[in-house]
Amino acid sequence: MKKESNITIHDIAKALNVSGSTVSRALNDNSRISDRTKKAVRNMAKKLGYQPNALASNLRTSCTNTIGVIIPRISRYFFSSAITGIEELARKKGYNVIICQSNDQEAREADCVQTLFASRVDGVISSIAINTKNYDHYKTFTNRNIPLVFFDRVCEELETSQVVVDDFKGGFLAAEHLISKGCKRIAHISGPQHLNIYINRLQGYLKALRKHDINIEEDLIIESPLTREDGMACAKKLLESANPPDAIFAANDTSALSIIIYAKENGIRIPEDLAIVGFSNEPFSEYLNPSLTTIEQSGFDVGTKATELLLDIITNKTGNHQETIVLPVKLIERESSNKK
Amino acid sequence: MKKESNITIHDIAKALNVSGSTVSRALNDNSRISDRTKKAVRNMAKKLGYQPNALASNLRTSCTNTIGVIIPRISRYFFSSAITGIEELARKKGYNVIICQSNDQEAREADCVQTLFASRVDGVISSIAINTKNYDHYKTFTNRNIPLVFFDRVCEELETSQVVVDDFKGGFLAAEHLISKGCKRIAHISGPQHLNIYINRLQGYLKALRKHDINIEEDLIIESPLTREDGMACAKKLLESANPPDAIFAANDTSALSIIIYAKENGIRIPEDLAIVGFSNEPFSEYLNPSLTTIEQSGFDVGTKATELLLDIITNKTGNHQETIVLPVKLIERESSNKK
DNA sequence: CTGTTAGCGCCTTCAA
DNA sequence: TTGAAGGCGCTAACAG
Repeated sequence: MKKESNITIHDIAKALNVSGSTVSRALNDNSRISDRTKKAVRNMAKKLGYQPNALASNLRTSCTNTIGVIIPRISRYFFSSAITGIEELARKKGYNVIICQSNDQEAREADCVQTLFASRVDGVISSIAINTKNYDHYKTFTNRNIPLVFFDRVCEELETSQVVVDDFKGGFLAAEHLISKGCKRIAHISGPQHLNIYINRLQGYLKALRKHDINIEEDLIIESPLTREDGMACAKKLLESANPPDAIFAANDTSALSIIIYAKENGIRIPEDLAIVGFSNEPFSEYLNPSLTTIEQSGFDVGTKATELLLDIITNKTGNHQETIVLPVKLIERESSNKK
Repeated sequence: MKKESNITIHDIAKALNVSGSTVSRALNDNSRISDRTKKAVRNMAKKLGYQPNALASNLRTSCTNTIGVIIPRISRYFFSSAITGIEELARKKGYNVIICQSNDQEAREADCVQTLFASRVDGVISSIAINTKNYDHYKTFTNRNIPLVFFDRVCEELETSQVVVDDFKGGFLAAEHLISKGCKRIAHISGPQHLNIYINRLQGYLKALRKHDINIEEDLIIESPLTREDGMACAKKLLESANPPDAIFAANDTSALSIIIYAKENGIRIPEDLAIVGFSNEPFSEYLNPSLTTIEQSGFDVGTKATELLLDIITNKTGNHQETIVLPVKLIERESSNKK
C-alpha cells in the first residue's frame, strides 16, 4: 500500500525561492545558514506540514537511527523492564528500537542477529540465550564494526562493552542472610554454569559459606536448567530427601517458585520448615505467601545503562569500547519472610 | 558512525555481466526471469556476501515493511505476550515491529503516534491508554490511510478493525462462578467506564446477577482507576465494612491482588471469609495463596489475530476494514480456590 | 526474457 | 551564506 505523495524539502524550497540544499541545511541547523533563513524555512515547513523522510536520509547517510535489542523473552519482567529503560533513553536521543526475542534458543538468536543486521541497525544491545554456547553469529556485528553491548547475560569471549548486575554480591548476600537466620545446611539451586550470572551467584554463595566456616556439601548444590519442570524435580529432591536442608537459595524466580508450589501441593509447610531466598525480579514476589526474601536487580537501570554505553559508542564519544559496568543488587527481606 | 561500503546489486550484475535490473528481479523472484539466471544471481549473491539494502528499497517503494505497536506498558504480561504474538507473525511475513509504550497516558500516546508516523510504518496496532478520552491523534494515521487496528482496549469512534476479548462473557462467567459457590452478595471492583473492557465486564456481571435473581446492590459496585493504591482503598472499604460482601469479582489483577495483600496485612483470612475472582493474565496467578479463580485471556492470540488483520489490510487482501474479532475467554478454577 | 533509464528524498561536496 | 550537481541502492516503467 503506497502512501500518497508528501511534502519534500523541495516544496519548501520552491515556496521560499531558495535551493533544496539551503532547506536541508536549515532544517539540520547547519551553522552556515543565517538565522533569518532558518526561521523562514522552519515556519514554512510547519505551514506546509512537512514531515522529514527518514528513509531518504537514512539511505544517504547510511545510518538508521535505530538500535536493535536481542533478549531471551520479553515476557520476563526483568527483560521487559530493561526494554523500557532502553526505549526511554533511545527515544529521547532520537533512536528507534527494534526488539527481537531469542526464546532462549541459540538458533533463534542467530536469526535475530540476521534480522537486525538486515535492518541496518546502528548498534545492538543483547542478553544471550540460556543455551547459547557458540557466539560466532555475533561476529556479523563485530566484523563490521557495528557497536554491540551485552547486558546481564554476557559473552566474555567477544570483546565488547557490557552491563551486568553484581551477581556475586547477590549470591553472597542471599547466603549470608540465611546464615544470619541460623541456617547451617543451605542448598543452592544454581543455573547453567556457562552463564556468567549463575557462575557468579554460586561463587558468592560459596564465599559466604566459607566466610562463616560452614561446611560445603556438594549434594546441596544442584545445577539446574531452571525450567519449571526441573524446578519441581529439584524441589522434590530437596524437600523429600532423608536429610533435607534447612534453607534453599534459588538462583532464579522459577526455581524459587517451584519450591513453594511443590511444598504447597504436597502439604509441606514452608515457613516452619525452610528458609528460601530467591533471585527474583518479578513484581509478584511481594504477593507470595510465604514471601521470599529476594535479591532485587533493576532491569530498567540495566537497560538504561546499556543504552547509554551503546549510544556513546555509536556517536564515538568514548574511546574505550570494552567497558564493564556493574550495577548493585539489593536484598529485600519481606515482612512475612521465613524465620527459622 | 558509517558502515563501510557494501556489496550492491551492481557488483553482482558486473560479475555476471547482466544488468542491475536483472539482478534485482532475480533476487525478488520475478516471474520474467529465467531459472538459470535466477540461480546464477543467487549463487553470486551468496558468494559475494550480498546483503540487500532495505533502506534503498524502502525509499524506492515508499513502504518500510515495518509495523508500529502502541501499548500501555510492556511489563504487563498481557501486553508482552501480545507483543510476542505480533512479532512472531510479523517477522514471519517479513515485517519489522516498532514498539511504543504510552505508560497509560494520553499525551505519551500522542507522542507514540508521532514517532511511528515519522518512522513511516506501514500500519499500526494499538491498545489505548487508560486515560485517553480524545482520539484525534489517531487521525494522523486514518487521514493518510495508514491501516490501524485496535486490540483489547479499543476506540469505537474511529472506524477501524479491532480484536477484542469476550469481556462480557468473562464478567458473566466470573459472577456466575461465585454464585454457583453459594455467594449472594458479590462485590465488583470495576474499571474506568469509558473503556470497553470494563464496561463489558460489568455488564456481564450484572447479567449473571439478574439471571440468578440476585439483588443488585449499587454499593457493592465500585468504579476504580485500578491502581494499586486505589485497590487497597477498595479492599479496605469492602473488607472492613459493617456488612462485608461474601465474594469479590475484581476487574483486573491489580485490584484482585490488592484484596489479597490487604487481607494478609490485616490478618483477614480470605479463604474462609471471601471468594475472589480476578480478571487476570499474569503468570503468577497460580502461585497465589489463596489462589484466585481467574478469567484467562490470551495476549498472544490477540496479538496474532490483530497482526493477521493488519497485514491483510496492508496487503489489501480484504475489502472490509472495519472487522471486529472477538476472542474467547476461559474461567480457570484453581485447585486451592476458595470454597465458601 | 533482459537492458535502459529515471528517479525515490535527502545530504554533501564543490563552486560561487 | 547560498546554489548546483551528483549519488546513496534499489525498483519500475518502458523498450526491446
